[in-house]
Amino acid sequence: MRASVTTIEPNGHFCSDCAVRGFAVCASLDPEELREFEHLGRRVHFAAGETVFSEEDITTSFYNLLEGVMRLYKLLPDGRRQIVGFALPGDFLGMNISDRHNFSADAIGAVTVCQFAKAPFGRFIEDRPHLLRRINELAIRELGQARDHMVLLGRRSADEKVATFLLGWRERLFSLKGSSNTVPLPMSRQDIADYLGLTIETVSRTFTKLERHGAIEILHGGISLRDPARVEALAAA
Amino acid sequence: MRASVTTIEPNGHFCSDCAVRGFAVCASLDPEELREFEHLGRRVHFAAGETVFSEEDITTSFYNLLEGVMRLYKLLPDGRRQIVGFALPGDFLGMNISDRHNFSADAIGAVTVCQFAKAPFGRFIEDRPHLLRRINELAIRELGQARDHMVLLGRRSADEKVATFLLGWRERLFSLKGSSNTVPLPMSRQDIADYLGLTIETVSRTFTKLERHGAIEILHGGISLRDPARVEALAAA
DNA sequence: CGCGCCGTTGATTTGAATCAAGTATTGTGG
DNA sequence: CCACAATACTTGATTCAAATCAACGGCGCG
Repeated sequence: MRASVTTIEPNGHFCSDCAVRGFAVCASLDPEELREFEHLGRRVHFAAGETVFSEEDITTSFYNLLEGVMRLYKLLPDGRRQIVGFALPGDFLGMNISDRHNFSADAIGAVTVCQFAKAPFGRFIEDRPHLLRRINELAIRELGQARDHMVLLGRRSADEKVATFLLGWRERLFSLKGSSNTVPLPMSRQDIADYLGLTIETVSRTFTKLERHGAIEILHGGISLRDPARVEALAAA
Repeated sequence: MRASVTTIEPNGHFCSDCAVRGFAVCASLDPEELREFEHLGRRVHFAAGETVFSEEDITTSFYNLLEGVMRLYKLLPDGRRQIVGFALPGDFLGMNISDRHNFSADAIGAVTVCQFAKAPFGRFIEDRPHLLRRINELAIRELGQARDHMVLLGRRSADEKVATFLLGWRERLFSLKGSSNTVPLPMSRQDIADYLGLTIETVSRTFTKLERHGAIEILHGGISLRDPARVEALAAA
């Protein structure tokens, strides 16, 4: 779905109040820099299902996710899809070397991003090595996650994939919202399947199996971890 | 295999003569900086099969690969292995956020690296943003490759995996040694299997099948692309 | 020369995909 | 607010691609 009714707020917001101030790229900026930085970004809203940018697009902007969840994915010519990650608030999107995005990004549910035009953002970084270092840090962290995910895709069974996903997703939400055995899953079964390199049927069956074994409870829009130790045992393997 | 008979050369080498000078991290340094940089790195040799660093090791050094090929991999507790990449001359290894390497690295065949102690290297970067930018660039490039590989692992068939691997490997060698339809494969079938998320038998069968169809010829230590168009068609899917 | 590793090939099994319904949930227009 | 269409999810039957199990040939090395 292409962006249609996106809303661009007038600049009536302040970075200092921003929900992701503490852990996004901008965490590396001091209060003075932040005031300058404020003029670079614009808050933009996307509705559920809208595409924020596409794989083949020329990169004109970078994005700092403020609210909501996004799916990041690549498509093969015949339509097969691999989701390469889910983005959560604080994630920084759009860095690349080829001047083109190398994946597409859709809003899952309503999303708010802080959008930066590429050129001014580049200029702002130019003489602020600490911001560059922060960006580098985020890139290296992502690279580590990407490698972990390769292990999952290449060498784990369906059961292990699903168990690992549930625990990993809970862990990510934990650092945003605190610990809970109730794990919201805003993405569809198809999204989960395309993330784990499985089919929707296999994901569904695996969820059901986990529930039958008392490891989880399937809720609307999520799951509850009934027996975390059991799920961990499955994921470790 | 652990490093045993590694050789450390006395500092009788010059960065300006270095084979990877033009495209490694150090490409971003001017001649004066290079002279200072020279004192930071030491050339170290590893024999075939030796481990340069391991997943669980504390990071004490960064490595610039000068000669040879390395396999980078992660292991699951039960021994399943996923090769997350092959390193070629010019590749920069060891960057991480957790102070631990998040993968292991073995020499495939004889290898020469330029080894940098972490602390002095960090200090050297400190006031040289262009070097940091270069490192960032390499990290982002790798991230793109990692995402491509996720698509391969999660969504491609065995035939597509092998065909894509052969073309990709040829492409990488091309930028080092120029174009050729003869593609050396210094890694074992097991390595290829662990890179592609397949078994050794499936890799072997797929090679044989490609040969029977006249797409490739299997040589000792490599293959020859007889019908590149056909291999490309398989890889595209 | 013979042992061991690497790669190939064949037979069989199996985990996940595919094919095929059916049920629940959400959204829409009357 | 309800009827109905569309979408999301589940479940079952069957197929199939790749894994596993098994054996053998070739090459390299002590």
